[in-house]
Amino acid sequence: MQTNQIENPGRNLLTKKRLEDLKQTERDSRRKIILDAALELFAVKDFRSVTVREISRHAGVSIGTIYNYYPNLTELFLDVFLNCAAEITQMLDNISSKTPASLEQLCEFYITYLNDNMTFYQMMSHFMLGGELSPDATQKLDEIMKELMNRLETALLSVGYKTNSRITAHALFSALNGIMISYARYPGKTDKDIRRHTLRLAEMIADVFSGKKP
Amino acid sequence: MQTNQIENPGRNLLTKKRLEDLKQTERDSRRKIILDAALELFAVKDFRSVTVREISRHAGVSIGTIYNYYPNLTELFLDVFLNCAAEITQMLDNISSKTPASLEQLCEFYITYLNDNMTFYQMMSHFMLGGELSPDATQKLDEIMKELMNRLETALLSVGYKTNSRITAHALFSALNGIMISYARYPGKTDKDIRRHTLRLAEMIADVFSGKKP
Amino acid sequence: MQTNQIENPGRNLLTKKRLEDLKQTERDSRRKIILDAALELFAVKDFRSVTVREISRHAGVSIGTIYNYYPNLTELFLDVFLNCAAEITQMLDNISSKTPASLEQLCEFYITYLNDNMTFYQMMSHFMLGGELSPDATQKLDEIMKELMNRLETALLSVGYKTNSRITAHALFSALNGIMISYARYPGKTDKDIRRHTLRLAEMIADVFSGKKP
Amino acid sequence: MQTNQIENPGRNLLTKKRLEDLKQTERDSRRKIILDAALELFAVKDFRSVTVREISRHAGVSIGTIYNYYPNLTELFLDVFLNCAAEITQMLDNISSKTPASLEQLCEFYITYLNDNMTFYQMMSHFMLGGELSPDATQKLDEIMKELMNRLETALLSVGYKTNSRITAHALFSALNGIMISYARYPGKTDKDIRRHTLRLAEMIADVFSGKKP
DNA sequence: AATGAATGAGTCTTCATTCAT
DNA sequence: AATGAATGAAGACTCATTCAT
Repeated sequence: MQTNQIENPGRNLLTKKRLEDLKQTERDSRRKIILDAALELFAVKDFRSVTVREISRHAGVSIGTIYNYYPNLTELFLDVFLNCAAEITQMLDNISSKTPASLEQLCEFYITYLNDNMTFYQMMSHFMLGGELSPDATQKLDEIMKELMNRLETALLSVGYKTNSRITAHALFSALNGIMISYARYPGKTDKDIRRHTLRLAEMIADVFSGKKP
Repeated sequence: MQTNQIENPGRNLLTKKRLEDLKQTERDSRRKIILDAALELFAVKDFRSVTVREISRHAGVSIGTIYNYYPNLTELFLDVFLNCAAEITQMLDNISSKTPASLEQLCEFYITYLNDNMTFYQMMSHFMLGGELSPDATQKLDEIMKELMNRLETALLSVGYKTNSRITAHALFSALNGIMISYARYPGKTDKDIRRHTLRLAEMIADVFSGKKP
Repeated sequence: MQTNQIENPGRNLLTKKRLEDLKQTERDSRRKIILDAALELFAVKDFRSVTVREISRHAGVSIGTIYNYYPNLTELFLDVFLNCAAEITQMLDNISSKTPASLEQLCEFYITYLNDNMTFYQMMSHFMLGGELSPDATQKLDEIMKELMNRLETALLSVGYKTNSRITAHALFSALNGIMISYARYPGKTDKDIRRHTLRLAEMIADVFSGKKP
Repeated sequence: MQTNQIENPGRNLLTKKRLEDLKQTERDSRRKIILDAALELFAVKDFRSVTVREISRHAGVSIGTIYNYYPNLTELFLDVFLNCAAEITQMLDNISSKTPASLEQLCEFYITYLNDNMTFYQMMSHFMLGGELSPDATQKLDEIMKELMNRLETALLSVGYKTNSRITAHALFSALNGIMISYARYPGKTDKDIRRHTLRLAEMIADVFSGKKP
């Protein structure tokens, strides 16, 4: 190795860089594996009851490895949450990429996403209401929430809102989030029923915010 | 003694009844002590991290006594929640007892209550989204939520809503609940700021639902 | 009351005595109620897992009352055991009251009793092997065991055993007891199967001790 | 490193294998440490009253470690029992390895073992009579009991028993086990006295089963 | 970088017993 | 004598995190 470096430093630099890239790629993909494993677990059970051991087993890595990628469980949970949020903003961008989506479409999309990803909602509620977060984590959380809001505001603007667009975005975001906390656990209803009902409420809220109602 | 019983059985019965009443009263008050102690603790820290030991110490009773009144911690938590909810419905009744309150007043009241009792909100979110509840507990939860909704609908009706009052009550309830999940933890803001902002959003939602906006 | 004593001491003594008798009778019957309640519970579940509360509930008396009759749970358990043992000796006496029973009959009876009263056997095993017993309790235990042995020896004698009757009684008693510890929990067998098998073994042991085998 | 792997994968494999062996060995030895610690404790007090904390302290490991090796206390207890049983079968094999042992020798050996290892006997009684066992545990228990029986039957056969060897093995096993339940706690007797008496009974039973008596 | 055994503080819950009424 | 609420020590078990290999 050292011999090579002396003989052909240039090529070696390249190699070195490639190796580092490779390492980084490997690192990223392993991180992804862990993330996905966690997400799959959350689909099955309340994320608050998922243990490191479970995640490590499900991901096929050791417990230690998880701590090589995240300083603690909370950060892993936060990462899952952040990824979901990023996914949402991405999707929102896609929806409105060509022609601006209607408020109704936006609301419908969001509620559908929440129905499909209850964990995201649980985490939002958990982090926003309860959890002790490191300053760093707090900042990340705030940023992504702001980002989400931005998209919503943009959408609102493109839909025709002129005044108070920011505060309206806040209110709309609130109203949508509230749907799930109120009805995610409706007694004796199937998932399908809940989906229908929450979408109905989303529609109503969209209408109300569009001035169509009451 | 025996003579007395024969001579005046009525009085004895009365005494017995009084004793039982007293016992019940004592029981109720001790239960209240435990409840209040828990509530006070919840004001200081996330209710999910409060232990039986803490509650027992704070209430000045033994651990065992807690379990004399509640089969497990979850039931105690649920009782705290249920009491808060009952308090809210009571207050809502009071507000509208003479002259029907405006939608805005209603919303303002609810958000103010949530600001003052974050634990109630945390618990609502906890029980609605996650927690394993016994069938009995689930039923209690559902009932109280329905009760809350009834009051909201009543208020809505008295405010002039004619059609779709039920679903509108749902939507309004959702919208209000969402405010807190979205802004209870606004970065770098004081409690006062948050209170102002959330009230502002409540007002906006009231307006929107009243057709004053957008 | 006092006046009566002076006027008619003789009659009063009688009354007093009667009252005491009555009290004693009442006391005895309540004790019996507790005892029977415990026994019924033991028929359903391992006596080691039966709690004072369960017994008190099942007997329809308060916990305190139980402690009025027994200084602690162990003594109650011991009393149940002692009563069973007394019942056995009584039955043995009955069996051989007219014509002496054969060894086989004796063994059959004992094993049948154990099959019907596993709790007795569990307790014998518990007290003989493990439990810390008060000196008083120990003495009671020893006495009843000796009594049991006496009956067995008597039976042996009446059956024709001349020499070594005492040690033979010991050995026989041991052999019978061992049947249950070895086969009370035979894998995948029904109660009926176990009963048949243990009776078969009892028969064999009776034969062996009678010199019929091997 | 990489060069080595390419040049000599075999050696590397070997190293890897050795490492795993070492780990397994270490694991085994630690398991043994826990086991022995438990056994030592059982010699001092009733195994039912031994706590995880005591065992962990005595073994010089943490509580968590215990649960790294056993899913729960019962399994640890069962393992102790199973090891004893395995030891007994091993010893029985040794005794009869060259020349078949006499029935008397066999019985003497077994009773001596029980005198030396009362815990084994307590556990047998506990598991056979009472304890809730997992299906897996139950199976292990049944197997080892059967194994024990096999040895006894083999011994019986080698001693000359031709007919009914299986059922006779059952009866003999029962008879021996019964000795301890009946006399392990003889009032006011020293260990030595008990040992003598129980050995005397074992001898008697051996005789009886050999047809020498009565 | 990956591993996973070890750690042990901390959790909820149980239950025999007491004692004021 | 009967009651049963109060007690609190004690128990089994969990699980995020560390760290030597």
